[in-house]
Amino acid sequence: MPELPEVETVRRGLEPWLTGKRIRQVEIFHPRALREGSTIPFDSIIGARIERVDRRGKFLWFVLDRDIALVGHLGMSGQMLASPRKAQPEKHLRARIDFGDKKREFRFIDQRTFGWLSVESLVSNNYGLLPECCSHIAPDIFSEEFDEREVIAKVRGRKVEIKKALLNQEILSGIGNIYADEALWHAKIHPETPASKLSEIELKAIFKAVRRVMRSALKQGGTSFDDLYINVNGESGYFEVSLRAYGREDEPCRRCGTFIRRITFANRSSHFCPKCQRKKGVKARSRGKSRAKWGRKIPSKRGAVR
DNA sequence: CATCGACCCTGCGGGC
DNA sequence: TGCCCGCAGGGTCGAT
Repeated sequence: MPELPEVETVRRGLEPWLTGKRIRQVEIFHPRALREGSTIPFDSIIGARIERVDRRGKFLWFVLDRDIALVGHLGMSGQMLASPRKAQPEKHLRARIDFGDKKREFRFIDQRTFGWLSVESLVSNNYGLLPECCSHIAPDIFSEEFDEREVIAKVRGRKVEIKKALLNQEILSGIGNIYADEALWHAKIHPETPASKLSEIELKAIFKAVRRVMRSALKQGGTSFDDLYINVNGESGYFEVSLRAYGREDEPCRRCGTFIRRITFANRSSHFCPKCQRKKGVKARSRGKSRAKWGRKIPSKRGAVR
């Protein structure tokens, strides 16, 4: 559920609260709350001091005063809260960490259990140290490591649709279903356009749109549709009102009034304006109204198949 | 190596 | 009312 702006909102909430504090006690209430495959015992972080909170794409972690990190991923429904210690345990409370704050404790809540916490060893790259479980994740678009030329070349070398490439966290990270649809709407690119058919100019426009949409979402505390995404204080973000494509099926495009369409591919919904976002490489078919009379006598390839 | 589909979960709303 | 279906913001894995 949460994408880069939501995870960054959580990171910004956690960092000032927890930097300088020490981990006193940890409790895990659900087996899936710990990442499967992590080998370091969870309680080996007890006594560690938090130096800062880092993030790469949708992964975030506590940098500790030792050579391991406490990593978290929110999955589809995860929340990290600074809860009053005496507050009733939430229904989906999966883990609790005592950071030595007299009033508040860290709570990890996750309805669908796709999120997790994990203690990880560190690996180094040219820029610094990364927890092992996210060392395969590419830099996100706001990272110093992000090299736009390189990423553009990578995207153009793929033979998948542009939206799939944008969702691939090993090409660039942080983009999920909402911001992919939003950025493609702003850049006027059809989500199923083959990545290899896009020009450098178009890809630059897409990345510009990604930055714009994510910055704007971040300013508004992220996107919340319900109580599943909230910041560390339990408050919702307001970006939902700014959405132009995502979740707007059958509602008018804010640019041209055409109804937004929803299609599914790769088991996910894509929302786009069929007029503003034409598939590249497909012959223009409606420059003039008269063309409508001409076309469509011969079934399109797609029609012929079925 | 790149790509695809299945899978991991819980809960919600709509149609019947 | 209850049941079944499709749907939901993510990532990993094995097969091809």
